[in-house]
Amino acid sequence: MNINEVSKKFGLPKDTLRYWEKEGLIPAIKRDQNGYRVYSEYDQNWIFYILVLRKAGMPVKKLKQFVALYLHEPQTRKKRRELLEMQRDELIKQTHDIQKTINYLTYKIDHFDDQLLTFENEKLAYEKKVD
Amino acid sequence: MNINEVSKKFGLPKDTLRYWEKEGLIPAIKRDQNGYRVYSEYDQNWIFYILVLRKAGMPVKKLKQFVALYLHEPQTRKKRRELLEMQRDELIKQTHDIQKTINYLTYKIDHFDDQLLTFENEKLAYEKKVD
DNA sequence: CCTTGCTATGGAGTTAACTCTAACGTTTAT
DNA sequence: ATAAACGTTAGAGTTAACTCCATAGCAAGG
Repeated sequence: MNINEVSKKFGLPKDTLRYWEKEGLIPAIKRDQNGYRVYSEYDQNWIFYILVLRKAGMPVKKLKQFVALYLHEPQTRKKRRELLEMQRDELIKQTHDIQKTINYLTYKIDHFDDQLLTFENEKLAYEKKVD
Repeated sequence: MNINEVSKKFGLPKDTLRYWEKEGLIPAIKRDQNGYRVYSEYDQNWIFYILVLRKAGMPVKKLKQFVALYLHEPQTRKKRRELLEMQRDELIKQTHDIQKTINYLTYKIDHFDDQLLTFENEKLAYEKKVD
């Protein structure tokens, strides 16, 4: 697959694909005799992985670190799986943070007609433990 | 309260408080005889509201629109509450998106030792319905 | 009274993550 | 065989959201 096909497959601008490669988010893509990029299945899986994490708000810098660790930590499969688990944990933490804001808004909505909306109460609604 | 006290109370740089005010995320703050900002309880509640939504990833532009609508839509309390509900809905959608990525990572982790990690399977894990 | 420290402003600088442009080679369609 | 369409690169430009800087007014301590 060439860059145009991959671009269409994932709905990603070609410039972004080249940018991600330059930044080391995806491996260096093989070239044909003209220097044109040829994306393998493996490359495409990797792009999907990066795309999904980027859509979830994971910054490029952090992904770069993960990828570098993943590639330069070839010791054990265990280590690599742990990296995925770390990434998942970060996302779980992120949903908890957003959940706190949802709780806060729910409090504001439920008490919208009350006159006694104090900062203290709103803060408590925000800090309310996420189950 | 002056800008320094508010800055400390919320752990926000003074420049950010001035920036948010300039952008219309918070109302124009009253000034004392020297032109120094004096933050009321109301102002501080507003700042907390903006802070919480910003931490949840809501962009400044979107918040600006919400605030403008909120202030220029003085007709009914109902309309205003609906704006809060819209904001909450956006956040809920956002957590669902992140949940999809968590599902995808969970799939990758659970099948880490399998050799047949195809793009199709990973994509299905990602698209899996969130309950 | 003078220095240190707080406030203000307008505007410049920074970082992240693209996105676009220019200059050039290749391939395809007419 | 030549124009249109696509690929390459290096590097400039853009947008968001701050963050910093220079300049200047007011103010409290020694």
